[in-house]
Amino acid sequence: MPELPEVETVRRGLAARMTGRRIVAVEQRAPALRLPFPEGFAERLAGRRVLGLRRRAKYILVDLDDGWVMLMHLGMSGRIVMTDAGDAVGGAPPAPGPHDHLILGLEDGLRVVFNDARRFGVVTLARAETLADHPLLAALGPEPLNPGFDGVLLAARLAGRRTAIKAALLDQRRIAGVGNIYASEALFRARLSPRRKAATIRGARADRLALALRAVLAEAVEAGGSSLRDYVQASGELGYFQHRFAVYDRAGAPCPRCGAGAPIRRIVQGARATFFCPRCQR
DNA sequence: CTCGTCCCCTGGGAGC
DNA sequence: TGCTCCCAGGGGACGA
Repeated sequence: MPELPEVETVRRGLAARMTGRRIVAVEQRAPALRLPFPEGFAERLAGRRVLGLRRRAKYILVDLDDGWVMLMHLGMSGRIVMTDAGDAVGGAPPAPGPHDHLILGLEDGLRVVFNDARRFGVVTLARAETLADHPLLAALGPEPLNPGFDGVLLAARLAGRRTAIKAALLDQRRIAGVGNIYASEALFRARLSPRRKAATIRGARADRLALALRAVLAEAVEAGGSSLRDYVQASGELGYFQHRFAVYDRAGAPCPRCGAGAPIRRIVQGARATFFCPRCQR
């Protein structure tokens, strides 16, 4: 499911309710997702207070009061949804769903459920003081929404790459947080062909792409992300940025920039679908 | 190193 | 209605 905007939306929703609260119950209902849960995971988490929630790339980082951090990645189909004790029917908590792999009970009856049908997600623990060196985080590229992200930085990250720019944008070691939807959308906004060699994105082209990435990601965060199949916000509400896609999943539709004469095309790059306008993206 | 391909897994929709 | 096939917001293990 989730790229940077969806993960950031979930993080915000969780932070508003979890920050400062103690985790009083932990129910781990699967031995592993894409990676095994850590040894003694439920016991290590129970009783901890949540200091705050951060995001790095597509990871949600939950800072705990014992110097550990819970890392959560949603993979393709993961979702994290909160419910209140007040939502329960007859006072009993709802029965777990078939893919509810982790259920946290917090003070005041807040329940946080991690659900992931395909189990491509990850939940693990890391030490706070060495967080940046954790194997899942160490190689990640810069955050496109951070203040220093501009065309110069983007060009430096793409220098020497002979692969197509679309594939390079999906490589989390180059730039963090961009996924299949927003790569196509940003390239459309920057009027750049997804097939262009990554190393040719410098100068004015890099400026355009850096701005396009920041704009589309920020707008999608504002819209609460894009709900296609699995994704919902932590509150259970849908995102609505999918109504503003210019090209993603719009093969055959007229290009919103150059009109009915140039339909959006779908091609496959690196076994993943890419959408673009062959007329106005060069 | 870097690049492309395949695979992990389940569910939903299209087509027959 | 029911089957088969294809596809899906990610990412990592391979082999060339």
